[in-house]
Amino acid sequence: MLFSTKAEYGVRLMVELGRQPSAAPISLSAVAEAERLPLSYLEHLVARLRKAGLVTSTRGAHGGYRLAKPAEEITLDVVVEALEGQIAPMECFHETPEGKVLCSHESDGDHACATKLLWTRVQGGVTKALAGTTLAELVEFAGGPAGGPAETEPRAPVGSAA
Amino acid sequence: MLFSTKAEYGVRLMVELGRQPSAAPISLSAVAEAERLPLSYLEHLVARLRKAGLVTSTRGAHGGYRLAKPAEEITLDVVVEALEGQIAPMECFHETPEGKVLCSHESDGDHACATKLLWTRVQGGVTKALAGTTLAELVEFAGGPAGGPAETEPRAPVGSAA
DNA sequence: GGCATAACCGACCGCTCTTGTAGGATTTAG
DNA sequence: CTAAATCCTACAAGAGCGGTCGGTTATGCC
Repeated sequence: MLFSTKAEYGVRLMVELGRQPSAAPISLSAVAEAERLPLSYLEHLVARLRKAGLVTSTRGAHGGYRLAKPAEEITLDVVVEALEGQIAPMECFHETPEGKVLCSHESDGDHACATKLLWTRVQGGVTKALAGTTLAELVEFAGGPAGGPAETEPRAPVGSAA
Repeated sequence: MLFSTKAEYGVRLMVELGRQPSAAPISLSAVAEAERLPLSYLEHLVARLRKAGLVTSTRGAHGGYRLAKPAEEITLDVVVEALEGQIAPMECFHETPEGKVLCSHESDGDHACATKLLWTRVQGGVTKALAGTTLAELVEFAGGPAGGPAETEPRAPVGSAA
């Protein structure tokens, strides 16, 4: 499995927030019930999203969470990275701030790291898929803003990223 | 981390086999020494590769392993899948023999699975990167057939799979 | 026939990460 | 004041990872 349920649950949480038409915050328990996910676990996940600046929270009664930005401006690479930690195909892979890819086995002996070419391509494929998807797309795909499933038939062709 | 060291070690093992110019088998201990990897662990990995029909073995003295096919005909999606198990971005994702993607949350209630679009794209990105890379490319990248690193400068442009 | 080599096989083990649960502290609307 | 919510920390069962170990079988060579 490439990703754990942290990404799955967290993304669903974000989609649920994006489905809200008004700017009123939604409580976690509402999300938990809508998606049938354990509330206490969602608390951990939403904490990561908050620390990454993706959602804002208001405490106290009638409090809850909101998207920190419009869904159109949120790309999924940021979301998944906030939930799962830095996305690298392999332990030895580290991305520098400038976007360069390093491998710890780089110059450990006689010949260049044989696998670097492969993992670089995989990394590129995943990053491209994640960064090329916005939260707004997923909200749309899930049936648009809340109020019931207005349209059950898919609008965007599935797998159009291929 | 997307993949564990099983994929890393296993691919390096395959590259090492691919570097051998002659058809003579190489012992695992030779590979272990060349790549500085634990021999006993490699045994487990090579067992998976053998069961997947990627390498052949000859037992007894002067025995060892060989590629079951020329490196040009071995794509990395098969190798990685043999090592890591089926490649799916998420637990609920299952690929049918016909290549269709299923999600266990598909019709569990009111609206379509919100994350399916995302994971489908990720799946596509990874599969494309892996299936579009042959073992021969990695062997070439690692410095070609054994006998020393004939060329240190990279020949193929890194990231050309984008 | 012995012996060294090397593939094969399964059991075991410490560790970390995952997937939560539990309990409490704090903030806020009504 | 109270209920509703976020927030925070600690704990825990389970699984997978990375690796070790001991033993069995098969084979080439002297």
